[in-house]
Amino acid sequence: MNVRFSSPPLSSDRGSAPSPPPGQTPGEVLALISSGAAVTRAEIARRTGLARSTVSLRVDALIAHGFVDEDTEAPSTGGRPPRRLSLRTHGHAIAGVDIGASHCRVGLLDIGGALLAAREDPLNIADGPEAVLGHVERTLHTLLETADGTASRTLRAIGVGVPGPVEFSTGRPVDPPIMPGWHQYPIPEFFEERFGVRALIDNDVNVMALAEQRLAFSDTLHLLYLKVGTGIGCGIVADGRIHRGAQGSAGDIGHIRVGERDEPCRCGNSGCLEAIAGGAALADRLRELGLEAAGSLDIVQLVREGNREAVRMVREAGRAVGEVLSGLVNFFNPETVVVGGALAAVHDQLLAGVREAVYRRSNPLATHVLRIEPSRIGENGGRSAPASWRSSTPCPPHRSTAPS
Amino acid sequence: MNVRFSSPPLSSDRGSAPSPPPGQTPGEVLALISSGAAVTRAEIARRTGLARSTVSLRVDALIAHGFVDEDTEAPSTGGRPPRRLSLRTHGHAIAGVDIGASHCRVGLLDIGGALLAAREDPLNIADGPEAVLGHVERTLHTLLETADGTASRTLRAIGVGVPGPVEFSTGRPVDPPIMPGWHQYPIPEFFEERFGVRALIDNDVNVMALAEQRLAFSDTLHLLYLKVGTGIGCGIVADGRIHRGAQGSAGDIGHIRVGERDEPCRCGNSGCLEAIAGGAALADRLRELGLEAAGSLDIVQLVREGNREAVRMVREAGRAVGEVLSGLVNFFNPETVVVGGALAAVHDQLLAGVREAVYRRSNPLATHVLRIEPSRIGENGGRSAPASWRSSTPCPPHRSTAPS
DNA sequence: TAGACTTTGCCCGATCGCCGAACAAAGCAT
DNA sequence: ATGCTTTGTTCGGCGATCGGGCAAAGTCTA
Repeated sequence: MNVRFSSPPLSSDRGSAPSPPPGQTPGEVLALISSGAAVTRAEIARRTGLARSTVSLRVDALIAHGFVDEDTEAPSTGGRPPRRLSLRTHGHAIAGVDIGASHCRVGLLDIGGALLAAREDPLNIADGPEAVLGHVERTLHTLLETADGTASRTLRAIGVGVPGPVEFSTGRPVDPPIMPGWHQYPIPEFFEERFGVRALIDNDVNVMALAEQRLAFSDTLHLLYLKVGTGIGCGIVADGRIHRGAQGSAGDIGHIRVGERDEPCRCGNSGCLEAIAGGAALADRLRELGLEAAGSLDIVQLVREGNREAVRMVREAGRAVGEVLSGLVNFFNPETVVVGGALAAVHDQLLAGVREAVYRRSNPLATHVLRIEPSRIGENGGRSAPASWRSSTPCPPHRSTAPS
Repeated sequence: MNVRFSSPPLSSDRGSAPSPPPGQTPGEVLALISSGAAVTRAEIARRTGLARSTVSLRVDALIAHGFVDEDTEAPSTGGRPPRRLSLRTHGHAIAGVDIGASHCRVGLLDIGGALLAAREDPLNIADGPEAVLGHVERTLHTLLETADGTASRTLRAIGVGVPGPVEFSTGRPVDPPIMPGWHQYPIPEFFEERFGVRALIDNDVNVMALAEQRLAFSDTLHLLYLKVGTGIGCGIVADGRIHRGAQGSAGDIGHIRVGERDEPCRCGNSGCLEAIAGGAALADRLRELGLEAAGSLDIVQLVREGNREAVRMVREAGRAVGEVLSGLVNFFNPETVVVGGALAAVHDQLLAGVREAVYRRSNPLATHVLRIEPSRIGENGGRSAPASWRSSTPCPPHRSTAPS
């Protein structure tokens, strides 16, 4: 074979991902402004690699559409002083809905993610979609009509988190174990028909994971959100995006086998993480000891009171969670693990056990820079979802020509 | 608050990922032609959603650059007969290098992925990068000079798989446990200086995983490649792309704890999967029973001979692997699990154990459509890497104006 | 205090990739 | 033979971007 070496197509951009190389996606500019990462046109140009002229064009469009305001001038850095840009928080509103097994939180946010108004009600998800969503609809209308704010606001989008697997592309729950009657219910259409805006539905842990990653741990590309409450679940952010897996059931770690104990589980197997460390299981065992504990919140209460049995139990639950997590850390190699859910309210005790198990068993290379931290966003995570979705699902700005 | 509902920005493209919506990336056209998914211009236009004129432009550029040939006419489907396009397999060559702990395979492929020439040599990776890569360089030169083929071929790229973690963006190994002396060694530069073409380096399981996903399981977006040999590792394909994790150590599942046995492991812990089900551990235990077994290949031999102890042991190893895998299936929810590595040569026995454990313990929703299958590509996977990298890292075609 | 320099932002022409319509080519149907 | 269908090409236009030039508005220096 007569071989020639090709002319050098060598270049050093061994890019990590097939993401658009310099120009990035539309919405990128808005994300930079809203996150405060770049607040002047020149700064945006430097960060994105776009030409200054292009940035001006895009920013003008954002201003024309009312998404961005041009503020006063910023201090000069040696030349002409830049004009500062900021997200126009008034004028628009976004609804965030967090539906849990037994509660329902509805929030109204501005497009910066700040909570304008919120309401929480007890609610049984087993009452079915019509009842639950009807309640959400009424609550949302109430919030829209009664919330403070002199400026008129336009509802732009609705984000909903539900406690079960969701086929994200259609927004329909698929065989959700604790949501009887919701299988394949068209939640997006429900809201889109009634409010005329896009509605996005997702699993609650996915929502929380994304919210933590976008709003609190934005330096992190690979993150796990562990929810330790009545049950145990996990949201996965891989390369900055939610990993849902083939059937959308990824992150269902509650029934991974752990340790030697053969605790029977409602799933039919035994030794499941949830049966050993879930809030329901812990409450069961505390009751066997003669203590009053109906659910996760009672456990938190007992731990806060310093009850030794409860503390020991939570700590041991942490170790069980940590043992499973140590495997997942080896497998997935995240940068950050965020622990949330009802039991994270006592994260001193819970995380001690988790860290102990993870650092004992995981690959040192993987744990070297690993952070295991309590949720920074807390209960508002579910409602904050839209603010994080915003940056992943770009708004439709600057497409049409002239707005007004 | 005076609320107006915004005008309907409703549209039904609730896209799953922020991938370029219809037009796809450059290189897409080439991928369609080379995979045989679309072999005429009109077909490409229909598949990609591009305008027919655009397709023509791109195809012309590919032809001009010599990547594609225009064949004879295809039978008419009722109108003007289409002209069939095919990948120009001659003229170009790609090198695939699979470096293992104790062997080294070098292959020469055409850009369609067909093996033109190959050579395998025993080799100790602990001899260090200069010795090993020097050998690869000589082998590759030999192959380039002596291989058959009347047409002259231009070497376009080199792909290398190594048995340890690699920081993919720089192509440097990072703290590889079984590759002493390789830490931070600049492998890409070694090849790029000597052959003048781009060289990509990756972990061997990543390479195998991507090769299986692209070449054998192209209907699958989420895939795990389990390598069961002397050690145990895992390559992760999430959403069609390799997941490397924060430090590039994702997939290191050999030291996940499994079962009740406290087998000590070389990592310092005990009960690790590798210490229970790895080829080295199995060989140790077979020797304790008085059998001759130095490594994985001997185990395969014994199983093939029908040795009951070896069969029992491999099957049990499969169960241990399956127990870990069941957790990973719950967590990651893959569509396909491919089992490769030396022990996969007896996959009848190994997979029986794996499937048994997975189907017993994993979430039925996740296992419902899960496939657990032996490697389809086998030992050539490492060398086939370049063919799969090709479609993920687009070639630089049709940029300049006129080639020749 | 007056220029020189720096930085920012805008304007304008050029380019690039793509689309859509019109058109030519080449077979099939009646 | 005539029309229909399918394929592929040509051509004009559009939208996004780039890059240069230039005005604006500061700071720095003599």
